[in-house]
Amino acid sequence: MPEPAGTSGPAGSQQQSAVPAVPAHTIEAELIAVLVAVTDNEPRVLTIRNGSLLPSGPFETAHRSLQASLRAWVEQQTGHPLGYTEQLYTFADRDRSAEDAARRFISISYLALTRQASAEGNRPDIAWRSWYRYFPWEDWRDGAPPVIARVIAPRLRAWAAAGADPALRRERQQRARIAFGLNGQNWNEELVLQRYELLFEAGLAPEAIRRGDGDDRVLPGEPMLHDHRRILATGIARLRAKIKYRPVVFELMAESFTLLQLQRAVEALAGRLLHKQNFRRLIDSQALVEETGDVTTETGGRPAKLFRFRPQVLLERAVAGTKLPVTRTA
Amino acid sequence: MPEPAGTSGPAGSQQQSAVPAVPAHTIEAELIAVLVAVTDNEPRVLTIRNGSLLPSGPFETAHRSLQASLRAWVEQQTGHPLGYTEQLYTFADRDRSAEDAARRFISISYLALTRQASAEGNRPDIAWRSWYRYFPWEDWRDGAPPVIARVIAPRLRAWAAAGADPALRRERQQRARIAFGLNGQNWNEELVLQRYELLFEAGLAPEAIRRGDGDDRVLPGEPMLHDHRRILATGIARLRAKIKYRPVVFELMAESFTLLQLQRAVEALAGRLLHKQNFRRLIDSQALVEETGDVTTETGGRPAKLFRFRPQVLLERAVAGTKLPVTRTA
DNA sequence: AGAGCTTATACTCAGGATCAGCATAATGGG
DNA sequence: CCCATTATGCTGATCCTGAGTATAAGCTCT
Repeated sequence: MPEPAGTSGPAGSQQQSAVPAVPAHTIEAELIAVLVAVTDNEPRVLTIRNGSLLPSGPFETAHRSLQASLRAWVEQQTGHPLGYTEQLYTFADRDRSAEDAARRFISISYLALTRQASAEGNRPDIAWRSWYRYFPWEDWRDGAPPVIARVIAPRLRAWAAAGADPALRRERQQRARIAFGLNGQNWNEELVLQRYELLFEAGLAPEAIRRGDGDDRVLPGEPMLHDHRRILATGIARLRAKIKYRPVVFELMAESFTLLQLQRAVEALAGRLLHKQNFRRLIDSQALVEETGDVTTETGGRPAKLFRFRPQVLLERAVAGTKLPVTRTA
Repeated sequence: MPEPAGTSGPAGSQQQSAVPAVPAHTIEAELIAVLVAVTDNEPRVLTIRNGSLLPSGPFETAHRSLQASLRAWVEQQTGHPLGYTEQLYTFADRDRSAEDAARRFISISYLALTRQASAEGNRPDIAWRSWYRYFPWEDWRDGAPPVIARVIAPRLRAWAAAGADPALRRERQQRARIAFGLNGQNWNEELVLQRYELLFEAGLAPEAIRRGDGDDRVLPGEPMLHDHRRILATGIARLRAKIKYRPVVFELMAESFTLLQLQRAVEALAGRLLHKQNFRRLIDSQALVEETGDVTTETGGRPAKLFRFRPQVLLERAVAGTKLPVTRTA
């Protein structure tokens, strides 16, 4: 391992200027967007290249910030105004396939939410796809996906049993049990990334199979190029966690909506069904929405009241779940 | 603002190869570490250059990943083994001071936890400092810090009143009220970054005052160079949020500890006092620790049992706070 | 028009978690 | 041996959550 040049560097020169004279290596930076919308009760993600890649673009030094660069680029590429955006993760070990070792990429990934999900006509290779196409085992809205019991569970068990020593075998079993809710363990919808990485590690993801491995016992679920499916998993996990403590669902809703539509959107994201009455109680106990006064009859049965998001809540409180037993009296 | 060159790039060339021919600009990347330890019931952060900078180093392309690069660099610099690490944020709008506009930095910041906090002798400019030196208003362990009522609140009120229009004035008031718990609003210890950015925006942070502004009505609380104080605030906020749902405190504890020592560590991080009995109930209801069998008399009164962390919990469950009203029956 | 479907919305009740204080145990020091 | 100090156990009130029942109000079909 080469000595990192200059880190213990010339203290004298560093003392001079305010900016440390970091002899940084030059690299290339790209931005990758996980752009999410919900249409027809399906969580969708914007893809390019026939669904095999997430949209990505160069980091423009002309822009003031990364966010600005991302925003400009996505809007210009897709015609979509970007709503809420949030940084996901910065990867540098991007291209594990060893080719291109000399060129060094840094990939800065973002999660972005938007209201519209109509495919733009000018780029035929741009498409909104349900994210469950890539992760079919993540959709529990119709009960446990059969692929888990039929394919995933037995293969993970085999993988665990193939561990070199008892400790490793037990550890693999545990991880599989927790990630996929095996053996009566509860399903935890937030563990999207852990599940994907477990499948990857167990060699069940096509991305993990190198040329020459030759067995095609891969799972249902479309792969993506590079590590874009991993980035997508990161975005889904983040969003599933976030909807629980920040009112971000509304970024995905139309201006006005019924409570059931709101519930269906959350269910689409979380991949599981919610208890209707308790969901409503939760929503109005937090005073997140207000009635518009209108009703819609398009929902089928009794007309449903229409609601809109109260943007004031963003100012009224900073919803953060305190779980520490703080002393109130002191 | 100049048109971002290349964003509308040659769609044709992109169509050809699997890897988008990203016309990426070459930039320099550095890693910045918020390295945290708790000693003497004080949360401490590793600083260099007389406390004015967080440790930072170049991203080494020789390393496999960012984490590996960070780890190698910090350990080599400080002699500390890095415990738990987690990526914080990637900044590109780092040097707002407009100098050096041609050189472009990307700063990837990390939060890292470690057990030891003894200053290493070989680098005299390296020091562990209580983070409350930089954010005195964040320490509520002895009640509300006087600086809030005496200095911060009136100045923020003045800043709010100076807004151009009524809407802006009300918005500023709201933000100040929430961030600092004014007007009977509860204190929320997680809003570290919002508070710092509010003070920054209101011109109360020395970092925000440009040469020539000339007024020195700055707050107590040491500044740092560049935006390192902002990065530190990000790290503190992340850690304060994390201790509530992941057992990361133990990364900061000695091998064995008493329950009160554990509580004091959490209190140091959270900046507020906890209810002793409820804290204990919380800890053992989660089965996070187990008795070592020993006791210590060094704590003063009745000897306290010593505990150790049960690392199995990391495997047993993936503690994630479900807050959605899911249907259990379906 | 009314039966029967669908969806919307109100109310209730039990169990569990949390808040907060009180009581008791076991040390060391004057 | 009393007292200060810390550790630890216990209890009652309150709030939150899970889950079910009941009722309202539209539609379509006969």
